[in-house]
Amino acid sequence: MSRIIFHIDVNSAYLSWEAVYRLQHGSQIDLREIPSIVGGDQEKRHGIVLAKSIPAKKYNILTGESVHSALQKCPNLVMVPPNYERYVNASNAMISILNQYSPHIQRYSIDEAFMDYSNMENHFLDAAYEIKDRIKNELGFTVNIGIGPNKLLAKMASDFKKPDKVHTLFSYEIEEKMWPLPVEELFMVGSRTKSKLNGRGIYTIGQLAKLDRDYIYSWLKKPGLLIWNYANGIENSEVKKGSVPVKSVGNSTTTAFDVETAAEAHKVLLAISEMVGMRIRDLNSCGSVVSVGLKNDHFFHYSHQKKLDIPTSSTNTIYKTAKMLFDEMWNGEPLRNISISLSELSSNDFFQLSLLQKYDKRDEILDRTIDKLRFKYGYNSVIRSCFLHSGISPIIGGVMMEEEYPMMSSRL
DNA sequence: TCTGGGGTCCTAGGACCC
DNA sequence: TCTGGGGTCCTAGGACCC
Repeated sequence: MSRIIFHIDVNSAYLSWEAVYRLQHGSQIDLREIPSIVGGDQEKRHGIVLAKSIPAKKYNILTGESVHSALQKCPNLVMVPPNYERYVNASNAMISILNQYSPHIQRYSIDEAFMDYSNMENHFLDAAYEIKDRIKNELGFTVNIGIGPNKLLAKMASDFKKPDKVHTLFSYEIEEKMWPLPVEELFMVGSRTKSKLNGRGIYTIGQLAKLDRDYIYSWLKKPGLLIWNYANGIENSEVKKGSVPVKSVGNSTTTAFDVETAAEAHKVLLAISEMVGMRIRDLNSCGSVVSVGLKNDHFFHYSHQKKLDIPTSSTNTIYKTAKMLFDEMWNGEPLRNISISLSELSSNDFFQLSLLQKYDKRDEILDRTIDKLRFKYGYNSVIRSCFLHSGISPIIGGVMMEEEYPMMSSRL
């Protein structure tokens, strides 16, 4: 049985959404028509390019590069800061249009969605154009829609010429439309794999596709087999309706100045623990592995983790474990980024466990009380006294709390 | 004061057990 | 005289995605 899958991808998402918002609020300038970017605050050392306009792309500005280098490529580049709430709203508005065409929608990221449009063979192209045009007319931003027999080919198709286009990529079109492309344009071929492939003379998706299957498997193992299948258009995952279960919850921060003392680092760890704890309790979940990651002033990243005997959702337990991991791994060097992640999640419904963890449960009752106050009166309505006059935010983490958002995965 | 933040999955080595 | 071997768990690190 053949399927028809759509992949809907917002063109220059953050930048388009910012442009539309500003036009709707009286701006005379359409950011999409000038060299412009959405970029992070350089003073906070968050200065990277989050999105770029098509004119900015002509200056060879890349998403993810530093704002500093983008400005060197284009000195009169216009830069605006990100506003995530606006983007969530725009994304939600797009999804509500999509919902009118099919109930089989997988929200893949804030600006991408898959839609299963099988059994509508006769008019899928009309539908795609209608969706695209409705989003443009009703919401003010453009999308590309890729159509294919599976999610991979639909996604590859949406990446063809932009903006405001519908493309198909069916099996019989692979050779003509996908195989001539540079191998790094294939989903899941990043810079490391590109180098390896180029090193053996493989430059196009077609060349990868024609390799011997056993050869690529013995060379690049599972990831090799995956990209070989992709290069041949082989992929059969479902469009997953609703939210995909979360596997881990983590937050991190790049500090405006290097952290140089253990006392400072501990406060940052506590502030991140507050956020991770609040999020895991909000999910009614708990986790058994706590990981701490550090990035030093030379951008070298390393991490330690610990599996707990009993899964936890307690801020205090997360913090104590994180602190222990930090103390065992930190050699005193200046740090620019600190992260905590909680994984191996399980449901928090089994309260019989509390027989074994009285200490943890008392913490959790206090945590939940504080959570309620913070939801009601704001994050800073209840803070730990050690943060007073510390110059460190008492809760650290950049996730929007309204709804745990199905984040993207590197799997389709 | 050039380089964010949130995720998923895979691999490899060592500990430990039978 | 030679030091098997398979399985699972834990940990650190790396690759990729948006």
